[in-house]
Amino acid sequence: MPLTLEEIGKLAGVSRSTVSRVVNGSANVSEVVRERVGQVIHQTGYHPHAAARSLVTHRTRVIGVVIPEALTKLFTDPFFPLLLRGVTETCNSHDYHLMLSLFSGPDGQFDMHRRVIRSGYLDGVIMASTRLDDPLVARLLQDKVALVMVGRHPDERVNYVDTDNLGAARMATEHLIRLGHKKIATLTGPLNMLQAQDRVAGFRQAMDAHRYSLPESLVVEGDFTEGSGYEGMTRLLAVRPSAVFAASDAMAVGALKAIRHAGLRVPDDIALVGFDDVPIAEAIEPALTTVRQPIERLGSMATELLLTLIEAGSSEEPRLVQRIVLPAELIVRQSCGALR
Amino acid sequence: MPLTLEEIGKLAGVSRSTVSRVVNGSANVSEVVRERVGQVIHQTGYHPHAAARSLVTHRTRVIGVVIPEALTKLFTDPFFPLLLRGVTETCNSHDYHLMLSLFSGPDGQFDMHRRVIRSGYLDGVIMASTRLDDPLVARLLQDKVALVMVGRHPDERVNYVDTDNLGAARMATEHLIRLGHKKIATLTGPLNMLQAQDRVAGFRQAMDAHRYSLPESLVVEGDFTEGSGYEGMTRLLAVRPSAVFAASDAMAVGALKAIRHAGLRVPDDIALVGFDDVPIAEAIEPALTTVRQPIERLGSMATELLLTLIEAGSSEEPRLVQRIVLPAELIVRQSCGALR
DNA sequence: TTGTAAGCGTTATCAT
DNA sequence: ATGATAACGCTTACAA
Repeated sequence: MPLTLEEIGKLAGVSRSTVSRVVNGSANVSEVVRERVGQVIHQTGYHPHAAARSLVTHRTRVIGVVIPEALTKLFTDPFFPLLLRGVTETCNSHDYHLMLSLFSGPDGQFDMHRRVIRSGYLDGVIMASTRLDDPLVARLLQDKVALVMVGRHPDERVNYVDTDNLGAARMATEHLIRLGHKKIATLTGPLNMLQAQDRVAGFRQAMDAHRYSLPESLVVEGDFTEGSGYEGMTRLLAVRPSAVFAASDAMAVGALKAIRHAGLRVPDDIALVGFDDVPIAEAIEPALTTVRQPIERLGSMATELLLTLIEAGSSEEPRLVQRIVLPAELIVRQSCGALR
Repeated sequence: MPLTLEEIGKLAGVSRSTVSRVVNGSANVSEVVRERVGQVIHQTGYHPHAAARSLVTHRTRVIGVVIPEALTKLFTDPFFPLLLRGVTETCNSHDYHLMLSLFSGPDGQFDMHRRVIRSGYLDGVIMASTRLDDPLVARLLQDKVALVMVGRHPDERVNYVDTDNLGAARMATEHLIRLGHKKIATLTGPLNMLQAQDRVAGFRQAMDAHRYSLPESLVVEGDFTEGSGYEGMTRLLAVRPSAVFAASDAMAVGALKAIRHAGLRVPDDIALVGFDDVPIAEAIEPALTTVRQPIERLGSMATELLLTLIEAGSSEEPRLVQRIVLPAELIVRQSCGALR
């Protein structure tokens, strides 16, 4: 049913190669022929067949977004949709397409790798919220698939885009310091995650810079969840900090509850700053001061970078690894006490 | 670099046709040959090239999920990720792949149609949160693309899966009635949307069934946003209902604020029920009684249905249209006053 | 500038 | 049961 180059050629009175040239904007076509063929293409609504094309070009104009969706967090958090929006926007404007792979468990991974990568569906891959030791990373690297990660990765061969977690945490902490707090605690994420590490590191930097003492009792490890925030804060209550920097909004919410159960108020007794700016942050009482990542831009920059890699990929030069780190934004609301 | 059937054949001492038969599980292969070829395939890690395959089979094993992302709602709401999760799960288990198209505006639509559908990338399409008069629906129908919509659509040719919005709204309203409320109001969504229509209809059914009077002053149209909930509730305050059914959680949150600004309390003075069960519903004080849709199942059922259509598509029988309606769940929390 | 023809990696038809 | 061989729709030398 769909038309082929051959048929368009017949209609326009030229060979299929000429039509192909017109379609691909080759220079070697006379103006008059280009015009005539263009007409026919337009009238018939011809569109080249992707599979046939990529069979010979070895390019699909499709990139993959791979997310190990074990993390339920993804489904209560706008991270995932925003990232995808950034990716699709860039894809759309570059005439690329997006294949989405969510999978759970290593089987899923293995499968996905075989089916999607090896079958030649994709020109490149964006991986997000990947665990550090994810075996898929190694495999993709080995396959020499064009790869960009969202969230930094220690392997020196990986290209990535990331939020400046360290800078953001420093900024949040300094905000608290500027408000006059001296005894500031932090609820960290799971320290086997780079994001969590970076956020404590930023916190420490700020404290160090101001020569504030930081006994280890002020640093409590959580796992980004509300429950761990509640527990962590309960422990923290023993040393009674005047302010707390939580490495996620969920933990901040947990902390808030713990503080209230102890009969104390936020921000009057204890100031609170979160991280993520999930919708809940604005909805709760008091509204949460927090850090907002440029998630959508992360997505579009990752894509931009990936497309560059893909397009450069043909040339065999040892392409250099690129890393892009974007600043985050401090959203000041009530919980830090700045807006009294 | 990647291996071909031919090369596998050479290694196994058979022709490429035989290898193809093994790969596709054809019956006409002797056990011994199947074994030998299987070995080689396994050792070499051979995987068929998708483009070459679909060039001849006219099938890609890729389906598209199309979402007109104008709706910012999608990015503060877990609807989108949950739906996608349902879709990918089913895709994964059926060895299909998912291409995601988000676009804004009619240009994007037109483009997407040309590039993705016409180029033969997809075997079928799932459309979600589409406007009633979306021209893309007509076009897809006309192209005879296998299509399933998430959210019902009036065109008699479209297959869809949907939440039983009507039944859910009736259930929510009856819950309020059961709690003894007589003067119950509703904040509706924009009435040019089917969901919104269905939800008022369910509300009306419940009221009718109990022969409650329903002056039009108790029905206020909003647009699903918090702002419209606030305004709507403010107007409602004049007639002082004892309970309100809001057609979205966002509107319920707006209503809550309006009620508080008027110096009244929820649920003591006015009981409140929302719709959607967004994360905020559980986080606010009082926690919101609301309706939860089986979003993930919607996604997987839509996919299941689509794959059926695709696989049946070869046979030319006039395939019958299918519609699946799933029940929603009432999540009882504090705002309705049932848990005192 | 244009056309001819080879080939991309499969599947499918037809012999054998 | 297996192997040639012809498509599938396109790009791309190479010829003209």
